[in-house]
Amino acid sequence: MAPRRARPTVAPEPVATDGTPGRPGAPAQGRELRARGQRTLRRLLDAGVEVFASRGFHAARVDDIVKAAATSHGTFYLYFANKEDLFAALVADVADQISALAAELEPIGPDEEGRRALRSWLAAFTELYERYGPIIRTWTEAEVEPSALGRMGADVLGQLAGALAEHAGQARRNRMDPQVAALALVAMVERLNYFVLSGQVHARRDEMLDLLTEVMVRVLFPPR
Amino acid sequence: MAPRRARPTVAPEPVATDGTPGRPGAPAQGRELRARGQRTLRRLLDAGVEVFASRGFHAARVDDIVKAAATSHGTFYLYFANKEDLFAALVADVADQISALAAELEPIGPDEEGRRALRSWLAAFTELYERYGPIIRTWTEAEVEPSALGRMGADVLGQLAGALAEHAGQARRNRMDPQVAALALVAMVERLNYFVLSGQVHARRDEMLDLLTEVMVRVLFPPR
Amino acid sequence: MAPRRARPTVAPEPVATDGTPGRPGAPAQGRELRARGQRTLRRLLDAGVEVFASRGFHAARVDDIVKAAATSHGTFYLYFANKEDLFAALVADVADQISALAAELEPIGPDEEGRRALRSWLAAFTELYERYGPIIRTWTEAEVEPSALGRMGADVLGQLAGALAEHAGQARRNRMDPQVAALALVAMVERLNYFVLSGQVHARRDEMLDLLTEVMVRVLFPPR
Amino acid sequence: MAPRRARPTVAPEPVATDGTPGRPGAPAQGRELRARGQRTLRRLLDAGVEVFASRGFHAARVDDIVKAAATSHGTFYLYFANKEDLFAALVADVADQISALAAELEPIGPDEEGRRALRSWLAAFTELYERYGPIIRTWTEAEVEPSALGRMGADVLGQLAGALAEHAGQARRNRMDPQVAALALVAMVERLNYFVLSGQVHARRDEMLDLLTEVMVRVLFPPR
DNA sequence: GATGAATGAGAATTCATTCAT
DNA sequence: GATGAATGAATTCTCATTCAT
Repeated sequence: MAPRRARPTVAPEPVATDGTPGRPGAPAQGRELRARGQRTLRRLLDAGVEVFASRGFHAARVDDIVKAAATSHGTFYLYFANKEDLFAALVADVADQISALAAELEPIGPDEEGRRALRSWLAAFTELYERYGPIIRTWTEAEVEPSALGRMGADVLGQLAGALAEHAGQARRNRMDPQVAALALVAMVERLNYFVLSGQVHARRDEMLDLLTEVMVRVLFPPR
Repeated sequence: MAPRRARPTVAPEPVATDGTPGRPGAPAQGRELRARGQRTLRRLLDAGVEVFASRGFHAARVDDIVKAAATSHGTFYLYFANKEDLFAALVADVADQISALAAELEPIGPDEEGRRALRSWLAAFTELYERYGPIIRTWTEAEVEPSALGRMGADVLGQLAGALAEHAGQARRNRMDPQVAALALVAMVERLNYFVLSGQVHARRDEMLDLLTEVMVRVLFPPR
Repeated sequence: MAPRRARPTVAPEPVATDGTPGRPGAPAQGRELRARGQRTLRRLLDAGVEVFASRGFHAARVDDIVKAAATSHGTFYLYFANKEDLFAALVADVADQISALAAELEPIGPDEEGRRALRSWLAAFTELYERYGPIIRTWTEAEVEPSALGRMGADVLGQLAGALAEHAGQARRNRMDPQVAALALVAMVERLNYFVLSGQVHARRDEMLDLLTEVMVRVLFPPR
Repeated sequence: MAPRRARPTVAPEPVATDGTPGRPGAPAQGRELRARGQRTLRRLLDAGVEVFASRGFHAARVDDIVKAAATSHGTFYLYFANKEDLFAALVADVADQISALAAELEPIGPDEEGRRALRSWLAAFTELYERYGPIIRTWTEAEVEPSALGRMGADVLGQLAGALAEHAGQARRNRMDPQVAALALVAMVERLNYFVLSGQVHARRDEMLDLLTEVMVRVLFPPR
């Protein structure tokens, strides 16, 4: 896997300097940030990930974010209309990265080669999840009533599932709807990552990757 | 099934009116509840499920719950010490039911019989999930920092996974840690139920059950 | 003049207990206030008049109102959605009273009788203005961009002018549009009341009434 | 007309660039302004009129003004100590022009000549009002507690009334205090201009002028 | 047993003003 | 001379919890 950009820090492109005329309520975000502004924006985005991660969306206070970013309330609202707006920015960011990940998946088969491709793809997902997991999970945060954001979450996982279904055609044999099967697998991957990351399950990262690879192979390419 | 603790339990049995001294902070709960009180308590519990379902724990307001239960704030605090207390009551309820579910699982194998047992167990889970899914999900609500409640969530799914691992000994072959593998499967089951229930995936319930059964069999009992 | 209700205090009817299903955002206002609630509501309305009077709409803080009503922030929002909502309630109240005033005007002519009727009508207006003047003025508060509220102000003064034009038919002689002339007079009455009330002009109330009567007679019934 | 104070004046004359030491708090204003500075100052003053007009003093944000003037916050404070300072500058400007207007009033009598003088004076007022009306009205902005600014408003209208009372001695007959009567008329003139300008009353400008002239003549010079 | 009303601490948001470049 | 960025005090608003009847 070859991430298109450095992952550890939020890439500026998708969030900050897109050409959009400045969505309503994100005052300073439409235009032309100088170096200082860029840095502040970055700090806020990073702080957002961090705080949403540790407290979840609802429990996160703007005050926490602002403190984590070592800036002031006023400044926060210079960049984002409100907490949700910041969250949306992060979501957009993750969505981009997940799309990229989906695009990176190569055709996989039951052979050693396919197994290797699959595992490294899962590793990429895990890496992404380490940074953005909380955001991804929060998407889904307990809302059956689908909000715009909530929907994105499913969409995005759906995208991954789509890529998977497409690249593993053989799963089609048997009575499983490949799309749904793929989604089940993606859901499993996401959850297991979560359990491992949060320490609720004790497993090393490579153990987890091996396991997931094995499970997916068994499901997608049953021996007969 | 035998509830492990004396607590008001929701469905399907009637609310328990034991004489327990009343845990601290749940004022009216220790008392003997007459018919009227019974009904009010039930209404509040049901309202809790409903509201936590649609808004999640943090976003749920006591006001919402009270409205849904067609009662007053004052009354709410007659039955529960606070919002979290209500949630805990529901959680305990679910935990009980899930324990029962775990206990119900029979030994399963790769044959037709095991497949049938597995499927009907999954059906039981789905049924339970239809009512309590939101509570289950809210456990997990976007927090890496593990809160007491959050932990319960994992515990309970862990219990299911434990039962599964135990009753499907054959999975032990190959390099998979059976406990982790079982957890991955349980996680998958939970998530897929969620996606289907929330309408984010379009699949009929029996389709879903077939698929999950198939996946689990493939994972637990790979042909060779 | 015979005011339909006691003026010095806000009449409960138009504001509080109308049959409207509870306009959005005025939580507790839709329904059935008990004695205590009634009193609190009344205190808030009175406080509103007082504070809007002394500081104007924009400069008035909810905090001021709440202090004047000797209650808490929380309580304020139990009765009104926000500051504007309270203001609107007062406006509706005044609008009612002004309509009543307009309806009370009797036919007036150039004779002693008409002069007396006119003067006592002006006295009624002054009395009303003493309580509600600030609200009336704030309506107009510097907004050329007509808001819903702003419009009401003109409407209401227009109503008075309409009544006046109608009851003083003779003004029609000469080139004056009676409606516009009447409005000019009403505007004058309002402003002079304001100047006198605010102490910017030193005149006794009866002097002012005499003067206004005289001016109106001269304008409406010029000797030939 | 002769400005009473050295202050940047808006229209119609060019901005004054006197060397006055600069009143406290208006940083850049004491300095000699070059062409660029001149233009910026003008833009800010114009923007002030515009924004105060549409939103009133309190609701006007420095941000609005700065945007309307197509400049930055920093620049604003280069020219004015604060929002009130800008307002005061505009007020001073209007005060000057109104003083001039007061001075321009010729002796008027009940004859055709006086009527013509009066009407053209009213026309001059209307013209002034078209530009500065909002400022004039904002003076009065809903406060009974007289602020420094609020007082100026009355002063200035009082000045007009004074001039009027002085130049129309005949009003003295009858029981009317000429000063108060004159103020009532001025108040009427101001308000009617407002209603017409804001479109709340539909009348052409010349109709309004005719009407006001007629009313004033009737009041000031009753036939007997 | 129930409820309407009140409370106040806590969180979000705004905006005049200052600062560094 | 100008400006983008930052600031924080002042406000509004929410909501869990308590109280009096």
